[in-house]
Amino acid sequence: MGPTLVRQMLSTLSERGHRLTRPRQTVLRVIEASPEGFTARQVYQATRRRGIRIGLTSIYRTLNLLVRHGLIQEVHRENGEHRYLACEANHHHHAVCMACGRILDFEACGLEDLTRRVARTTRMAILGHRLELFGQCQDCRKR
Amino acid sequence: MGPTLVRQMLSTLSERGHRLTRPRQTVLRVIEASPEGFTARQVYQATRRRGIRIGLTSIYRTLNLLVRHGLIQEVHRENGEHRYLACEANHHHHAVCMACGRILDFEACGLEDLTRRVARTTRMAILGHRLELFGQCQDCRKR
DNA sequence: AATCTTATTGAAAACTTTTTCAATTGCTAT
DNA sequence: ATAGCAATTGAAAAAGTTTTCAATAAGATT
Repeated sequence: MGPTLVRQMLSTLSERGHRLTRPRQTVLRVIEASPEGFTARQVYQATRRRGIRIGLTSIYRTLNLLVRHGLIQEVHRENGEHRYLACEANHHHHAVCMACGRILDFEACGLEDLTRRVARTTRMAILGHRLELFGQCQDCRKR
Repeated sequence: MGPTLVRQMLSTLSERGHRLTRPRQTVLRVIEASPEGFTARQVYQATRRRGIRIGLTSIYRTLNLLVRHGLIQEVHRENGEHRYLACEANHHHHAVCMACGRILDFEACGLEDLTRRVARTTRMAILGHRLELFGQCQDCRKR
């Protein structure tokens, strides 16, 4: 991902009237180093490993802030925890096996047309999306 | 929705080796009466209004079971609570305003082609999907 | 640089969801 | 019908997330 991501997120937050506090900067640096996604707890532990002490509450608040601004995305839940992904990261979606929970990625989603159509009918500026498919993986189907 | 839904869900669970217990039957009857969706707490309160006492734990377990079998779907979270919808209910999706949280519905999603393609490449039987669009509604954009 | 205003923080409490475990109950086979 | 096995239940505990509120600190103003 690279430091571009952090700088961009910081300036987005700043432009929109949010303060660039130490906790937020630290969280962003952790996110930058997690191209495979992260949970709140993982961010918390990573900041402590860096010797910086941030309350778990602030981690959650920062993650929610980033979600509201479309900078990260909640991709799914795994054993009760939410997993997030930076939106700049390679755009992809998940196909989740409803039986065993296995997750397979896929890329093309071709939602551009739909996005434009919905933007027109709802008069909403569509900035992002989340798509998950559910089904049964090959192994689970064999039973 | 009608009583067909309950019967169908019950037989699906039974076929797949699950027991048709009293708590499960009660939860299904509540779901049947909630075409606009429901949270775990709402199901809990509805069962008590019917004079039936089921542990909240079992409500959650039943809902998770139904999700795993593709019979209901978690549509989104609102003030920290998950909201579910029976899959038989009118198929639609949500466009969520990231600023104020307002939710607008839309119908056509045209994911059939994508579904087939992903099914082929991942060798997964795709049974359902969840699609959300994120953006800014007209009112929030004015600021 | 000092002050002011107000968003943000951390700790604790509240709330939502999941896990644990002994007791119960649905189903199967007798 | 009855007995037996295993899935399911409820209560309590644990885990994850949000809210509350007083204290702090970022950024604007002077």
